[in-house]
Amino acid sequence: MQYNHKEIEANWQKHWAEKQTFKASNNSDKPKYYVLDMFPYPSGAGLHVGHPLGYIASDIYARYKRHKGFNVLHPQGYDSFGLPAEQYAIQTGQHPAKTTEENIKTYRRQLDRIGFSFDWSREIKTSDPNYYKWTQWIFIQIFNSWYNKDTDKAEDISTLVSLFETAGNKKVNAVCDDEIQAFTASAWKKFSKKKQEEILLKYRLTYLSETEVNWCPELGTVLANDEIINGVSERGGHPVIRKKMMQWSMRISAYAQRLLDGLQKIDWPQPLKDSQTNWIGRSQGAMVSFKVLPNEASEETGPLSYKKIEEIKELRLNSPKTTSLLWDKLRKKKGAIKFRQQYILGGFLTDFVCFNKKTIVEFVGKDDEIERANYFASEGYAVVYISNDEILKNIDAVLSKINNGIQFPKIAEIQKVAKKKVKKEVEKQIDVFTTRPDTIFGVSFMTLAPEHELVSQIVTDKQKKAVNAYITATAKRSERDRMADVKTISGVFTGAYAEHPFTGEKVQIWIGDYVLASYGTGAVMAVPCGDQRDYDFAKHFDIEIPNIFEGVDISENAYEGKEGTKISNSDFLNGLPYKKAMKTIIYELEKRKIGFGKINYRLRDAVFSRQRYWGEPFPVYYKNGMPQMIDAKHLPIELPEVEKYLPTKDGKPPLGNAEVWAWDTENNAIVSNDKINKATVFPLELNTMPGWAGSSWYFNRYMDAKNSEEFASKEALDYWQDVDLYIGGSEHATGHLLYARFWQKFLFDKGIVPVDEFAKKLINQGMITGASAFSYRFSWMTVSNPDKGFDILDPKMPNFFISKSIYDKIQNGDAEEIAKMKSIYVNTLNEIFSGSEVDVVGNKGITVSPRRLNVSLVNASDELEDIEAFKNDPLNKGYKNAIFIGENGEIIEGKNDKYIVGREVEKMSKSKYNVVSPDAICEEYGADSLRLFEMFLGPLEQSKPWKTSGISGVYSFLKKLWKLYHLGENETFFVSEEKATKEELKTLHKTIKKVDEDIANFSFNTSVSSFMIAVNELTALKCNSREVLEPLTILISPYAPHISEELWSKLGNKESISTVEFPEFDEKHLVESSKNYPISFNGKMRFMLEFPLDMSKEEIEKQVLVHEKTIAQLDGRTPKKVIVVPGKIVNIVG
RNA sequence: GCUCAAGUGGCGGAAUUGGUAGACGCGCUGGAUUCAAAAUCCAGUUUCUUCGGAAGUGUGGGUUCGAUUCCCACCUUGAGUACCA
Repeated sequence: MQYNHKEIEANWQKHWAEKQTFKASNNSDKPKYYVLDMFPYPSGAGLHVGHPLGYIASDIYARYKRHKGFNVLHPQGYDSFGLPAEQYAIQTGQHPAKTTEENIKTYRRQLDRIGFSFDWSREIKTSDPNYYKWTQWIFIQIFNSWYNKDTDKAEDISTLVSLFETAGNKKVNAVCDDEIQAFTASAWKKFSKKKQEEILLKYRLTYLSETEVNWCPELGTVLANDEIINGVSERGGHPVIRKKMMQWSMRISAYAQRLLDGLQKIDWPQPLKDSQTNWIGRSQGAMVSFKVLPNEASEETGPLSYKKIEEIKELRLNSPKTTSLLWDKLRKKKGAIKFRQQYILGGFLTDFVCFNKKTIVEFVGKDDEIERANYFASEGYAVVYISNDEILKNIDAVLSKINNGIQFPKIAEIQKVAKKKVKKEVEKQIDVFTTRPDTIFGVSFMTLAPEHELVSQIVTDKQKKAVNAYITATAKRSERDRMADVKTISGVFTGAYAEHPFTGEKVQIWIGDYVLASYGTGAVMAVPCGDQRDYDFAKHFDIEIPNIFEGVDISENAYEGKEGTKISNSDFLNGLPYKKAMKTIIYELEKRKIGFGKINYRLRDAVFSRQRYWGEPFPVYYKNGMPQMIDAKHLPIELPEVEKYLPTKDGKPPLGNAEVWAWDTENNAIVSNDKINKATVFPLELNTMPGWAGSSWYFNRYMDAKNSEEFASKEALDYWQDVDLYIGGSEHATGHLLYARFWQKFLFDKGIVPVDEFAKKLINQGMITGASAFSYRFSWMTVSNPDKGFDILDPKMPNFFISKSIYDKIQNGDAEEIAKMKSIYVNTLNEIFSGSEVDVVGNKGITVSPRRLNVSLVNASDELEDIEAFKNDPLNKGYKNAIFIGENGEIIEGKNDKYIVGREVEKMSKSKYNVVSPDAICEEYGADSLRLFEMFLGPLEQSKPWKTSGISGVYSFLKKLWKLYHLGENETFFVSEEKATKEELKTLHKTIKKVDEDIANFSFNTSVSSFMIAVNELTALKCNSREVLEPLTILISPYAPHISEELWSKLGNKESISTVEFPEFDEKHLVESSKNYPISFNGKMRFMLEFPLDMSKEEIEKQVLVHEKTIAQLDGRTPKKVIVVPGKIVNIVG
């Protein structure tokens, strides 16, 4: 029987499925091994040959580990929430669940054909409510936790509450919102429940906050930083703008240091670790405070920040009738009782204020009334409250009420104001973060971000106009614009000065947009001699550049080096090298209480809300505007049905379209929105979770995938622990792989999982690219006798395609070739139109345009063999009359010449007509060929182009392998029971050794070639012995499981090959008695000589030197030196 | 700009602690078989060559008896990141 891949593969795939051959047990005496692939998003396009590369590698590894006696967990599932299904739903109205289900079916069918040893009984889908129930559950756990810096882990929120109750928040060392005010235990107890909830929310590991987010208007959603590439969305390339929105965030920043430290103990690729390290962006340095020197600028006359200006403009336009009525009266007051309308005081927008009399007039009923009142009182203002009704009733009564308020300010408050004012002037300070506090004596100016809150308070009257103009201009520029021109230096002097904390010198304070508000404190101490940007800024604005480096020339550029020089002109730091200077300065800063050593991270908290339909709903409802968790026992909160998947008219997320989307706390059920007026019914969260939610913990779920009571049982988690080998793409470096590590650490802190890193080893498989094929259309603008009726659109009008080498010649300006093509062109046209009295003459230049064609039309030699197939391809509809000119410059008719296409390596994509589907390969060559070929292409981690033609090599290898076990014309199965020869065993054991080593190094490509070598050698030896062929079958089975199972059963074995023991390597078969030594001269090998392996160095040297070839090579010279490395090489230096 | 990875025949690639550069496969050339094609098998295939040999792993240096491998500088390509103080 001949090798029939179709029959064999179908049979064994069926057998494995029926017998559940690869089902893993959660308890076993064998050691465990967990091999995981990054689960796919089931897209509508199905798999192309690039997708299974990693799966094949992990499958080989999993099968190998089973042979080696491990209990292997090798699961697969789908990351099935995502944007494409939702966009398809928007276009067609098709429910994303349905599309997703169909796509999964296609994926499953394609995967099954490749013969993977997945344990499908553990299949998961992130969009399955039985799965996302636990994603929601984890969210609740995160919500109910805070990060305690003292214990350096996440703890239950109840431990925080008890700390508050005993000592307030002064001693709490938490990672939390920066702007939390201190309170005492008794204050805590007096706070309203709502106030307590508000405070706790600022400590929780997931929290709601008004965040500036990346908003993509085209997609109608927020995007994470890693979903944006070069300022546009990763998906679709739409513009992204910054926008403020109320969003859930994950406090990943709490884990910055542990995420960094954890990299040390996991075996992941260095480039991936590097990009996580960069993403976390740890920088070590110090915080330093600079006092702002008092100037004539006061808060009252200072400029407003640009944000406030915008707010005021809007308010003035929208001011209600009553406000304008009152303002008409108040504005007439002059002199000491002059009022201003809508002025900012300490972050509060007042309705009316009179500065001279320290009086504020406010409408009652503002949300933040108490805080406002407290602040105004503390600043010494009297507040007169008025209401709309009063004004409408009797505006004069209101005016007299105001007058009364003005006339009787409380004396105590005036005193308080005076005191406060003095203190405030002194207190103003600018905090900066710097990684080079050792260069502090080189500070010649400071720069604040234009958005910095101090700007408005310190700017001098003289500079106010310029500063305001700069702030407004910066605010207008988008992130993209700012990114685009990095080179332009811009900034404005504020007129204010700070005091150098050591020298006491005056330091200019500037603003400039090269300083980012979002990093550090939004302010820098500029050291132009040590930082290139500061240097450029100083040069541009002609600011002094003091040099504090010993013997370094800074006339052209800043010196950014650390080691190799000493600090000078720096008081107590003089003569110190970098490291010592750093230590000294931080010590001094801390001693003088003007700064302290600090570590800063670039890593920002991760926004967790998406304005999408197709994602996990939050288990959250809102009571009095505060988020409440739904009790875990009521999970899952399933996605509601909606009519439209678009955002609502008033801009709410798609879930805003759901009619049944409210939570009844009485019955603990989702109810219709119209019941919301009932006291126990509350609105549910409208956002959904981002794509990375479901993928941040799925590896744990596989351990106990069907558990309906728990996330996964403790026994299963303790047994499987973590992933031993994880294979997937490097594009997830700063997304999935960082978030998953974060969640794992959180789950570890809470005692839910036993380890804090989920994957011991990770490998990034490279991308398989496509080899696009090009034809080259040649044309020459032709005009001729239009009056004779020649028509360029004539259906007979042909299109010319020239072969690759002709194209290359023409591109290189080969005049002869161009002339030749022109004449063929004209002659052919004249011939075609000969009956119609057309006389074709070309004019103007020729054009040659490359045009992609379907790669399936091209054969192994890059030849377009079947021209009819080309013409029939729907892609080439317009080229029915195509004429092909071959390599020799002849018009192709039959076999006289051949048309060679051009090739270019590109990403595999439908639009490039270079996609190859695994189905077609399985059909023609079989899954075993596909598996071998994908591995044979090259190193797993490298990206490499796919060319289907190469597959014939592995296909004929499989046929040769098959023939080893069969005899004669009819290929009858026959294996001899005789002892194997020495050579046969040598080949076998050489291969065992190689394959063991290769798998250990994930060098699958070299294993495939060693199989080929083995089969070639055994064929040459006419080997037919069971003693060799049986182990050989096992050796190959991880790579080509179908053919191996078939041969294995033919060898008379009843059980599946997948569980039998891997052949043991035995050194004795490789022992040699002699070695063919390469004899080299000055390192260049010239000829070989054979000597016994036990021959001494001296004897070898003697024999080599007397050999005639050596004498000839030396040509009379005496060798200076002879190096003999026994068992390796002889080198003669002449 | 910075960080990282990689440069070897016509192509994919091999050479695991420095020791025979080009394994294995594709493609190509010639041959056998065939009426013919496919399939299969055999031989050859880095370049130059006066057929003795010689040169050769991005470029230029260095270390070494010996370098694709180690070190330095540069060039090219790819990936990530981007005013991070």
